[in-house]
Amino acid sequence: MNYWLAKSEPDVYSFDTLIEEKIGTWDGVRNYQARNNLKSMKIGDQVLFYHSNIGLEVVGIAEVVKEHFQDPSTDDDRWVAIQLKPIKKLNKSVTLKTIKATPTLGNIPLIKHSRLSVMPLLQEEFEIILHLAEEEGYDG
DNA sequence: GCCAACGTTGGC
DNA sequence: GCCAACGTTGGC
Repeated sequence: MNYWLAKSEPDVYSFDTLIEEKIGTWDGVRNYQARNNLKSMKIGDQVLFYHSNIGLEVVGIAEVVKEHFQDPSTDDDRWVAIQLKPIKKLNKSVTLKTIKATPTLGNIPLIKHSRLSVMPLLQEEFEIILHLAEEEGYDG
């Protein structure tokens, strides 16, 4: 099982939208590094859902339900999409500020590579972020 | 709204 | 193949 963090601008596609749709298609990635990360995702991998631009916080947990396939938003076969389902909405979202202030999270790409939209997380980083949030919230 | 970071493009 | 110009992302 692998762990990831994926960014979305909430006024384009928010975690609440994913909850409404039950299954969401994660497409539109136009960056090779992010694309390679999408290709590495396996069914059952856990994905933290981060809101960029507005909110600047991790708001929920999603799970990969479909591995990479041709991105439906383009005919260009360089790009792929995956599908996610919501697992849990965090009761207390974890802000970028908090992440930056947590020394054990200092190496996650969110901080140094702020433009990367899909990035891998170590299991302990994933768990630390969940620990910073509280339990409860959306329950599949 | 601005600007820094950084990826991509295109001329040479 | 290099590098300047340009476009986009995303934090502030």
